[in-house]
Amino acid sequence: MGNTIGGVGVLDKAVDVLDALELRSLSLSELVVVTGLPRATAHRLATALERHGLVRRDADGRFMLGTRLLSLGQAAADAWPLATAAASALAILRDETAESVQLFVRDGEDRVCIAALQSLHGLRTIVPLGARLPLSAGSAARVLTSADQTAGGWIESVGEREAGVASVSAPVRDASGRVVAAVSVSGPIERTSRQPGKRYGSFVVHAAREIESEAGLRGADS
Amino acid sequence: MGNTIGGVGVLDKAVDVLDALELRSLSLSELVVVTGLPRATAHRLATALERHGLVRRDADGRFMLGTRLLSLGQAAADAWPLATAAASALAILRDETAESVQLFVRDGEDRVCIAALQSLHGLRTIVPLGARLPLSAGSAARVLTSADQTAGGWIESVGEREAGVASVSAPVRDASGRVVAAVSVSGPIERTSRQPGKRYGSFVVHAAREIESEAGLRGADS
DNA sequence: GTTTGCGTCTCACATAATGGGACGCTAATC
DNA sequence: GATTAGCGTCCCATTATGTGAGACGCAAAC
Repeated sequence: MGNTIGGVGVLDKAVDVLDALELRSLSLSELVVVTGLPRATAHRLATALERHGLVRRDADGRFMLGTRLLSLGQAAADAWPLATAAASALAILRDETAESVQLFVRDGEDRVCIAALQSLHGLRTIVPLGARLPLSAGSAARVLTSADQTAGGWIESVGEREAGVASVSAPVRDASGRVVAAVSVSGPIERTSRQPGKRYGSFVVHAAREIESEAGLRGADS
Repeated sequence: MGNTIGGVGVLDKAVDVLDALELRSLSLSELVVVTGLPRATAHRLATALERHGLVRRDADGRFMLGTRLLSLGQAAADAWPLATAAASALAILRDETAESVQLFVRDGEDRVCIAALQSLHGLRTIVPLGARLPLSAGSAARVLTSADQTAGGWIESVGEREAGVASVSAPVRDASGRVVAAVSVSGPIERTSRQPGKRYGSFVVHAAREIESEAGLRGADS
């Protein structure tokens, strides 16, 4: 025994601590409440994580995520060559559409946002980097789950994953035609209209092509 | 016993695994070699980390850093309000100077890069996000360690931390005058000249002021 | 002075991590 | 087709390891 998903081993508890600190900085006592761990245990784990730089403490002694996670996060992003290859194409797409744009990949039974740029409008960012979203809703989800081509090369969804939000996505394929990622544009229905595909479809598809060639997925040798 | 810095406990070993994967993806056997852990242990730890999304595996089963680290890294960055507040000022500074720019803070006995933008020139990025650098060399290090004002408000260093690299840094101070961060511009000596302060000093200082007001460190009430 | 809440540390206990070795598999090699 | 080599995975007796109630020191609040 020791693989209950909830957190039995040291490692599980340590991750619980990191999870707790992901939202906001926490004093030891708060950490105890949030994680449900005994004080001594929470303290031991938090200080152990601190030794590794995964956790740091501010001047008041409150625990927060450490700097080590910056470089690890950076390295994790680099592990997806797609994310870096897509950077410029996403920037262009964001400028063309003036809406938030994202790049999603499958990861297990979810999809994960591995690159994102926010809309230039005042409205808050819709999908943060690293977010895990379901494979059951949203245009990007359907792009990642259906292997077939679609009319125009894009898929749209309106208010599907989240009320008031519409999105258009296009598949990024490798040399053998497999879908490896989905580029998306998403924004409030008021701005995107109820047929976002008509407005943004061609831009999204073009961005997908751009990412493919930038990442060397199509025909390049280097 | 159990707090030897080298890695005795589960947690220490788990971090060793993450460290090993930071550079490149690794097969189990490679992971065993790099970490020095027994096969069974390395496997158990890697799969445990995988359950938490800190590690993932590609199609061939090779281990690599997981998507969970993307969001944790993002959250760690958000834990420094300075980093987000500095974003626009850094972008402007980068455009003004056309060189790589960074924001450093003290963290323990080191300094850490909590925000960075690369030079527009072809040359590779000099300081990656999350990098830990010594407090003993470089203009940013001297800004962070000396509490006093300097002539012009900036400090320069030429080939100090790394051969061929020159940099100019200015302190970012809070309301009480304490140095909380250092903004830097750095690039190859050939481009920056041997008196980088003359060329970039005023830009860097201006960026520091900008960051202070953006972060609400100066006179704001919120 | 007393109380309350905080972070820290200890230590006897037993739970949870350990790792040598077995297993099943695929891909070279003979 | 048999053999070897190398891989990822899993078992399970052993014990090293993490555990957590409680004690401690300290500061601020009463």
